[in-house]
Amino acid sequence: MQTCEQPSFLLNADIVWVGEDASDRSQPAGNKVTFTITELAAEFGVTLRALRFYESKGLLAPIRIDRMRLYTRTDRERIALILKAKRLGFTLTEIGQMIEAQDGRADGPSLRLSRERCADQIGVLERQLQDLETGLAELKRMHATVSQSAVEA
Amino acid sequence: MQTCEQPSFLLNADIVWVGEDASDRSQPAGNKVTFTITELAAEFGVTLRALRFYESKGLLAPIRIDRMRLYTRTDRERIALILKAKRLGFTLTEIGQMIEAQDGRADGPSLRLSRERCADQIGVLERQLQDLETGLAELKRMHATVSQSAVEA
DNA sequence: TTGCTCCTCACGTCACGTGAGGTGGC
DNA sequence: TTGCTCCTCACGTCACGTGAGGTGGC
Repeated sequence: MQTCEQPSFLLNADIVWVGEDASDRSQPAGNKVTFTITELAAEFGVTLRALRFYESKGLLAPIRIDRMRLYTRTDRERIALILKAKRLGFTLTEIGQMIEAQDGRADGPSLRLSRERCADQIGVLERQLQDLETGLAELKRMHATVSQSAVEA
Repeated sequence: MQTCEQPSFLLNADIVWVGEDASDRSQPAGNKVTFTITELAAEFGVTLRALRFYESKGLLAPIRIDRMRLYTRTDRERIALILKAKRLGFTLTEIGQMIEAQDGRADGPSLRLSRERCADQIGVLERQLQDLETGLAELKRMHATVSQSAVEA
């Protein structure tokens, strides 16, 4: 993970970790070790199709028993990670690259994000937010106008 | 929408008009009567492909001189209307239906929207806004955390 | 046999982007 | 002939939705 010349605090200080807080862990899952696709789809509120799609994009690789998919706890954490990154506005392609860059680093269920990349993403979302707010304000203005004229009538 | 017993002011009072304010008219266009696709694309900041795509969806129908498209002032206003409705979060399909419902009513370059429909759309955008704000807050929290640890190091 | 859960194609949707290859007038 | 603007396919992208048709164990 680090070269020997670099002081470790600098390398670490510039990295944001996606998915380290357990706050969004939906269910404790008890002592279960494997999960079916239906179980995980229900738990995370996504469709079977979505999980199969993430797999086709290389983001998941559940075990196969005959033709059936069996997901481990690690797969389950991976799903949580994917969905979290999606909420942060990353595309599946980007998430795939982050997973790939992270794979084998044994950093558990989290993705590294440079401070700069994080700042860029904040910019992306802020622009989207701006556009949405503009449209919303316009709609509300229109709605207020028509409600006003309804009162006057 | 309403039975004939309803007084007409109610009919009108319950309708919002999309595209009535001239505030977003980008250019006066001088005394030009027709426009090329490149001119209008540049004026509205969209691609040629986008304007052709809107046409393929039935939202536009410019005159043809040989194979070339020639847009009138009415087409130009129609484009402004489409882009405005898009900013309000409507899909091209929805915009097409609104245009179709409006076509021939001689209400000029504007679309009717029921008060209820308007309220629904406000709800749609507010949910999107909520999701965006949640993700953005999360990203900012992460960024603040890493910047903080960089200072401490 | 019915019913349930799982599966694999494979086309559809949304709003275009992106070449490829051809045309017309200066 | 070169250069510019216009054109029409037609496939690609993004994240899935939506059947169609088949399988396996109770």
